[in-house]
Amino acid sequence: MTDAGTAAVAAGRDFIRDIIQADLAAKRHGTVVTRFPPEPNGYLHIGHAKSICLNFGVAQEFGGRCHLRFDDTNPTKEEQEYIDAIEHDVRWLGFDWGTNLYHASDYFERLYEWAEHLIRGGKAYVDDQSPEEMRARRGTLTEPGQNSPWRDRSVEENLDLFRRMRSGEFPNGARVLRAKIDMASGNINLRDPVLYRILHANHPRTGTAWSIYPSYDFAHGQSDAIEHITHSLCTLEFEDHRPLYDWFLDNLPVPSRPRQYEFARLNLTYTVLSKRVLTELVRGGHVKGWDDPRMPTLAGLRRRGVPPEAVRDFVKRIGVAKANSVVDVAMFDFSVREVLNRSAWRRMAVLRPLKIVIENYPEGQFEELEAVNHPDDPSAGTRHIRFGRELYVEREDFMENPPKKFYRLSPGREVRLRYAYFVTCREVVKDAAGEVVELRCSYDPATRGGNAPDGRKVQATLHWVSAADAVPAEVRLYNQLFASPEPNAADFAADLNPNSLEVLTGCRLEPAIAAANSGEAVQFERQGYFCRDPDSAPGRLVFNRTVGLRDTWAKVQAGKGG
RNA sequence: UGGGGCGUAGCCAAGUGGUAAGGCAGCGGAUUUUGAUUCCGCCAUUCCCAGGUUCGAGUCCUGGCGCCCCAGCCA
Repeated sequence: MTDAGTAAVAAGRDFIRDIIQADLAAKRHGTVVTRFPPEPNGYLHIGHAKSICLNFGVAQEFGGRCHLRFDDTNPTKEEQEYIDAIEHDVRWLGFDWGTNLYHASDYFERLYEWAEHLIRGGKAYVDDQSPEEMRARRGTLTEPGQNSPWRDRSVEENLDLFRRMRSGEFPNGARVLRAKIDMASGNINLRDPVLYRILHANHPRTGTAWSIYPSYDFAHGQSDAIEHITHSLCTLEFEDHRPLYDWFLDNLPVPSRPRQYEFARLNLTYTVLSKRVLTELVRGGHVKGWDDPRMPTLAGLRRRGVPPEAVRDFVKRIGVAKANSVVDVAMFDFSVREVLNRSAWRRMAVLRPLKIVIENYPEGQFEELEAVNHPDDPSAGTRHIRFGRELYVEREDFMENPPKKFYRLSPGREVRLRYAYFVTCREVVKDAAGEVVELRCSYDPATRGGNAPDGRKVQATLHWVSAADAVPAEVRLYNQLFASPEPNAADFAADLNPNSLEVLTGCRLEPAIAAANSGEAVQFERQGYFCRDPDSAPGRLVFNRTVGLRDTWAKVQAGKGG
């Protein structure tokens, strides 16, 4: 990263940090306590990364702590698989909650007691209306609602009914516990919100101990209060819930007084970050799983070779504000390249091989050439690659009739083979169909290592692999899963990009590449960053492209200069 | 006059009455054994619009306009 870049990113101030800093300065809190509160109903995606980096980030910066709390109040949607995946992904991103791992379900008993507290205070009641009846009386956005006919039951009756709800006496949907607030409120969340519903379901943690479950609104603020959270950071859509969040804290004997602040969730071009859609992509078989490299999930990004540092860098760059926005995915790609460029080791590989024969290089002879692992980092060391008479170069590095700005190989033209020699194309061999199948070349023995003693220059340097040593591999090129910059989440299938995955077989890689660790990206020179797929069968070499290199030749071809 | 938010460049985003940071993208140019990287330079006379206050307004006031969220026993 450049100094300027570092400074800009490190400067990272935003309204959330300003609030916290002011609170600390005013001594409103001893230490800052935040929390990341996912519902375990799916895998974490890059949108969650924004929240994770924010919550854990401010805790770190201000010397506080951040809790990981599972908001597991709806057992019909939650699974242990998701709980495990979330913990794994948060760790992978680089954050540690220490011993502060909690679950809303840890507080079910206390929440229940608080519900009775409200009932005793005449602030909650059991409603026998059906969901349809409740909806009919809720009013609309512009008209007030009507009170439930059950709104004025006695404390005793409410208590009795609520206890029987808990004991499992009633079927799902028969009754709910509601707060008695204001059916005429302009804020619909205050029109007697549901506190508890009957759910005969198996909870991943509490099993069948409960047949009633608290709603998000009744659980969230109180859980924050129990954990002494000071700053409860959530996304904009909860802004309307804040009065309710505060209402519970005002009306319950809670041990602390957290404050909720809202920020805009992340949107990315060519990407859908809706858990509903992601779930459908997996269930509908549109992708191979939650960790499919095309998925915007942390698991998908990891499998694709995106380093966690790149995700953190990206989140730092996009900032935190309240304006709805759609971040260009090019910004994410930049962060990935930024990190990978300075960390990924370089290797040579040809994705679409074209054989070349060096006619003046003795048959059966080979020699070892030295190549650096990283051009900007001598400590990365070097490796040896074998050069011989028969090699492969990239098909697209040769053009029989080169256009004006094409600098690479063409008949009669001399180019450099990286770390090796200058070679000149002498003859083009074609098959019966007229396809180029082989190039006959000559090399200049005086240019060993890649420099000509007479000082002559070449316009291009090609990557190559030795035909005798090259390792065959399969390479997967991933494009955006969605063809549209702002895919329609309602009808996502229509926007699915049919070319989101291209599988290349017959690729040839230099032998050192086989040693690449799964999950760690390397740079295939001139082709981009690739990561050995951790899920490929043993003995089968499969690489996923993490992200490509910037390509000015592509721009030239597209007629955009260069 | 249902309630709650938000409008600064193609995209993010600082800015809190003193004369528009930074990043991404883009465009020039230098270096280059990756058409990569790196490096230099350019890129908002104007902040949704219109009035007003002020010596001075992106910032304050008034009035408009536009966009987003809310009518789950989801979170």
